[in-house]
Amino acid sequence: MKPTKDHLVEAAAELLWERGYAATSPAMIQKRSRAGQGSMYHHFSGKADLAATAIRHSAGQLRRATETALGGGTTALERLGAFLDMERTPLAGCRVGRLVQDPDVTADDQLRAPIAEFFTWLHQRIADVLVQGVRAGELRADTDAAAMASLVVAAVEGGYVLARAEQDETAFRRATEAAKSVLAGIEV
Amino acid sequence: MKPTKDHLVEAAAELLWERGYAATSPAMIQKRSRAGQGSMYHHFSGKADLAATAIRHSAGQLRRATETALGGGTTALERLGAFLDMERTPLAGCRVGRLVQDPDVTADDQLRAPIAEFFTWLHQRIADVLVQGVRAGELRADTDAAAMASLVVAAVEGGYVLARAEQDETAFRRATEAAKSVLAGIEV
DNA sequence: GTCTATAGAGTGATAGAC
DNA sequence: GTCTATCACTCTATAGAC
Repeated sequence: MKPTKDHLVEAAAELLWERGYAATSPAMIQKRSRAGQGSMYHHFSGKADLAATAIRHSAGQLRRATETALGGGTTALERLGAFLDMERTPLAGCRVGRLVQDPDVTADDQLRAPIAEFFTWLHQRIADVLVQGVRAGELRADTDAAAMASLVVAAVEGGYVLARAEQDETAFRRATEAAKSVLAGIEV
Repeated sequence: MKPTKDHLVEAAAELLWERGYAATSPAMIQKRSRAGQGSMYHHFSGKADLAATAIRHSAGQLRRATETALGGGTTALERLGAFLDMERTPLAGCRVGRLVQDPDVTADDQLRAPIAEFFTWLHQRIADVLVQGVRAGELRADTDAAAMASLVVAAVEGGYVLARAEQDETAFRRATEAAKSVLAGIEV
């Protein structure tokens, strides 16, 4: 049996993913986690504190899943393909990326820092794989790793936006498939 | 002197851009537009009605600006470059794309439809420019216009997400510059 | 560690005067 | 067409009993 604190964090993470920060109330989190008001304010100083913990929780989950995808395969292209093909739910949006639109999140360093860290890490990690691919002679020597890494991450995050706008997963897949084609084009 | 109704729509559009739908209250819109509660409920049936009008207003503005960018230039590459280099405020996010994360927006067809229409139009319009480029012999004949259009739009929308996450415009520019490089790579 | 009661502010909307 | 008053409800948080 998990501690109430964990239930609160998981319920908060789910609701932040679904509704964002401003539109998620402590009462909703309590209801979903079956925790009372007293429990929540015992474990956390308030909404922002619980949300900060939930964001770090979500970012950590996504980072570990990403690391697994990028850590498999033998070639750089296989690893990046695995990242682009990670199991995702495009219509739900990105559990981390979706939070950056919320002005209450970007205004609070406690909430924004773990998100910024995640994307800085992700960009660097993908650029690293590209550099390794160049060194291994798999990718063209004139590959701009930083630029290509930006495009790959933007394809995923932008793909989420398009999928939600059209309410169609296909829009997400088109963007990630296009990114894969472009990557295939820099193969030696 | 503009009618109060227009002030309400413009204030609502600004606030939707800054805060999203759920986190924007009628009171905020009234305050910014200097319109009273009575005025708002005289011109609109409620928050959703005003927001729907404001979303159509923003989508129309962005569509016209995009049409101008895509309509200039002589080659397909110049037009797409102009689109990627349109005057934007990356840290503010996309006035249309940012709304799709809001579950209250995606749940209400009145609110989601103009957003979906905008992105469907944008994707088609960019794919058209690519097809024209192929026909004119400027771009490679094996260009997948639909895939490339998805990547271009995703680069912009994803670029916004990255810029807001890192609170740095550079993240946006890296994504759009990368998209331009990829486009340059399909030139004949 | 969890409960209920309560607080002051804000929510979205309606009523009726002017 | 705009104003103020009011409504029932929800928001985030605190207090104090158990």
